[in-house]
Amino acid sequence: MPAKGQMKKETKKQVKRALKKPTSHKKQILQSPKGMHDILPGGMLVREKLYKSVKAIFEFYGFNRIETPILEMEELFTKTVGENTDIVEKEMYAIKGRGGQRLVMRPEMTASIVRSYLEHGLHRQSQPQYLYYIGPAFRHENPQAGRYRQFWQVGAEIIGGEGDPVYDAQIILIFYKLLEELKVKNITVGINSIGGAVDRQNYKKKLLEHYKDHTKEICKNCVRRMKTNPLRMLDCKNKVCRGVIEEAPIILDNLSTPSKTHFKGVLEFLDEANIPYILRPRLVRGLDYYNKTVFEIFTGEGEDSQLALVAGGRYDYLAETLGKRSTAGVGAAMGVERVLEVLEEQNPAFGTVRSKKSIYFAHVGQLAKLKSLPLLEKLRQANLPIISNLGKKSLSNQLESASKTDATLALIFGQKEVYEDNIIIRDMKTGSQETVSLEKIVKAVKKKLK
RNA sequence: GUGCCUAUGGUGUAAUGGCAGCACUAGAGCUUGUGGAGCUCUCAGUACGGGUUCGAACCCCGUUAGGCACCCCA
Repeated sequence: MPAKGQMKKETKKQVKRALKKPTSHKKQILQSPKGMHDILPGGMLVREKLYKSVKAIFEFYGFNRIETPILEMEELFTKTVGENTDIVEKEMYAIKGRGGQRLVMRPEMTASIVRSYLEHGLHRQSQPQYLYYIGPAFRHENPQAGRYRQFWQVGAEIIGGEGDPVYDAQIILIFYKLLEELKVKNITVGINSIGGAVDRQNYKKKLLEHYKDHTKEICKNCVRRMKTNPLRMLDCKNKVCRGVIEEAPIILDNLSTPSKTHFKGVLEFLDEANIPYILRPRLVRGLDYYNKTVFEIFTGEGEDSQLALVAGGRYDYLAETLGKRSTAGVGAAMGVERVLEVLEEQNPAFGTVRSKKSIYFAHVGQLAKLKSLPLLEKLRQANLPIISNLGKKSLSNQLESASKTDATLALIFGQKEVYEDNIIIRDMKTGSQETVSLEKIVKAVKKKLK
């Protein structure tokens, strides 16, 4: 009996499969990798617009664009960002090079820029060097809004020179002004100083002493942080830890005189430039290379849970870490997707790109089509903004496309015009038409566009 | 890495175990040389793999992707 039942089932499955087969030749459609997204033409328009503002502001302030490889030697980041940071410890994409060396996809760009600065002797040119960059970075973490595995950063670095506080202020200013120009609302700068290496060493000791007596009043993560990264206990979001944090010593009170003076200087420049900021004594940054000034820019009140749109700081020891003599440096990076997400919410008009005055080129018939390619090329060389689709057949179809693309003028080129060596210019608004000889077309069109 | 939620044409949605439908978009036509309106037609979907069932978009398992939270961070 059971054998019979099984038989029945077997045949049923077979029938089902046989029935399914004709329709089941579709496979899992290939998707982009997790946390990595295509930027479609529509999204590209918005980005280009953002980059336009970036370039205008950065270049006014003397920054020159730089681009570095997406792959770097792993060492570059373990040495600078820090071996014990999550970014390096568990979020880097690694690739085995043919020679056995480990290459990684850059998780951020500051280290690359400093590497490039040292490698190409930019320290022998005028100091400091003002550099900016736009490019993708990669971190293997679980995606969320504002956090992707491939994300774009716009960054600026001022490297070399005396490490004057004005540079810190300038970096903050350009990003502040950039966000302002993009019409991001409620921009908040949070700023702190974490001093020099010695300051931090001393401060860590004090902090640990404070925590020692309260190990039972803090969360599990902070118990772990006491060993791995005590500074991070300061920005723990767990309510349990709040009390202990509030009574903890403040790093600003524990800075050496030079660090204090530097920080005062930065604040003074910000005050004078009318850049509002909030002192955030518990702001520490996750990357090892920072010293002295650290800051973040938020939208809204800058509550703990919010993602920073821009983050940065000073890194005077980074070059030294890479084996060269110490070189002052300060910089910041902005998360492009994070800003775009904020803009979508706060300023939806940002995405709508006003169409430029344009001309739709319409052809009629095979002969005109043949003559269209060289004619279009002539119009391109005259710098006319032309849209055309030579694959379309009917004129009404083409004029329909013309109005959909908001063309102000249409050029109509058919068999008759080929023979007579002229072309029709149609005003898409009024519908009035004029026939112009091909020789005079560029002039006539330019006149109409005005 | 861990936990919770989600997945239907290109987009937005309906169908709650019983015929996968609607709107928009796109393409073609009405109009083979004149657009925006209207009408007609067309393309196109249950993410993937398995299971339960007479029968699965719907229930179960796995995978993939998306969202949220933790960790951490631009």
